[in-house]
Amino acid sequence: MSEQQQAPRGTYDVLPGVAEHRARLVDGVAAPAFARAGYARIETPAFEHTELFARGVGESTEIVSKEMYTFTDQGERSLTLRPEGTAPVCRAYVEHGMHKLAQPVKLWYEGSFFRQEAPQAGRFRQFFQIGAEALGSDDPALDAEAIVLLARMLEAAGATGCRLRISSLGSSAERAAYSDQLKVYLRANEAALSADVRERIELNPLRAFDAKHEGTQAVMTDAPRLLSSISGEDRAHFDDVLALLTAAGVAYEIDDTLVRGLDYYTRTVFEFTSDRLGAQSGVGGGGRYDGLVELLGGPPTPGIGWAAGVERVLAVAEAAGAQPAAAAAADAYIALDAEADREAAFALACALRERGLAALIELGGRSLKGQLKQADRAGAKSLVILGGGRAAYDAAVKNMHTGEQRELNDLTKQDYIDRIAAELIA
RNA sequence: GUGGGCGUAGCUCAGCUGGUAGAGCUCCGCGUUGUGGUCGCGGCGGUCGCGGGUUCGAAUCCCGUCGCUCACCCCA
Repeated sequence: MSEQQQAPRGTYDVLPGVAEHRARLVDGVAAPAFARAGYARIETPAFEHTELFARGVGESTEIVSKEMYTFTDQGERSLTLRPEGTAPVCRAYVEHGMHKLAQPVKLWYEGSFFRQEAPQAGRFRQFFQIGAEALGSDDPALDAEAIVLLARMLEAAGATGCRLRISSLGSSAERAAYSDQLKVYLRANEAALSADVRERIELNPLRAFDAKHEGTQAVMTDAPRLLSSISGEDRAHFDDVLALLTAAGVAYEIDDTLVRGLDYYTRTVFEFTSDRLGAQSGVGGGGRYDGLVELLGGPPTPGIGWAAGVERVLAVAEAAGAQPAAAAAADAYIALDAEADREAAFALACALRERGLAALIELGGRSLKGQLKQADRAGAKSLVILGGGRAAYDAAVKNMHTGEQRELNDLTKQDYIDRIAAELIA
């Protein structure tokens, strides 16, 4: 076993059965929902220049400081497997001059992302996300639209019972001022904090709100809150988003301890969580990032987006009782023995498929009894039997449901496919 | 990186205080000299994660190591 090859730590194989589930989430639920809301699909590379994430995501984040898969290529360029999708989409927005299009530009994507973390329930090193980014407008309706989209998508996927927590981080200036205020508070209570939080007071004090450490939580109960210091336009923007969510019938909880891990967030931040998951309860989340495009060399451009974890959405759906779909049934199974004309049987299978029928042919060298079993497993509606003492192109067609079997005689090389197909369709 | 749990057939697992491996499911065949889904019988399949130690003898005890998993941290 130890010598056997296995998938790298934190990665996994999507096996048949599960693969269909995932495809249904992306192609059956997400794609149509995005299309109805005017979001266009975009695909960006699996790796980018390291600099994009260092600047876009932020040096102080856990992701950039220790979770990136970074490598140097043959041209001595530092590249990084994308750990998230917002910075790449913003890069593409700038690179392709999308700011000259009618605004806002609404984009969505699906794909794999990479972070070098210790894997655990719901957390992988290669994971899949469905994401949305809407750039070029700071209208609160854009925020609300994006949030409603995710809320409805989760329900459609069967991931019911998720909680939506929402808050506002205000402008970056307000956030900076608040950050200083919080640092002072944390230092004053340093003794009660966990070692992790203490070490991050300077780097990212907001993170303290997330800690599960008891002493830290006690301290944070009385900590100053960013939301209460937000006023003016930012406050009005937030209130507007809330009013629109209410109008759309989406329930939310205002949570002034909500912190998002990426540096670029401003104003609206939100997160959908589920108590059906393990420690990684976040199903999807995002927020507004009004300074990011400019930071990446583009014109001042507001934006909002979110990402949802495919594995987590599916996990919630499964825990909520969403049932797997039945395997696709075959229309016909072609059974043959050693004396059957192999070429005729093969040509028949190919021809039936070209006519739109799901046709399977025996490939395992089974006994006829075994072939019947296999046809049954494949859910075949009909069985076509060749050989067994019949003339070259003659065949029997058996209805697997009723057990009824009809012999087709005097078939020729010219008409056997048509006649067998006609019998199958009848 | 730190801590807990676990590593025995493809899958789920049993194997007590040491005597060199079992079950169910799956798969293949037979029972039906071609005809399935039930049932019965048989078969394929394991260097018991790996390495070392104790012992006449270890899947079973000891040490080490690797892997998986859950949690902290972080986040989708």
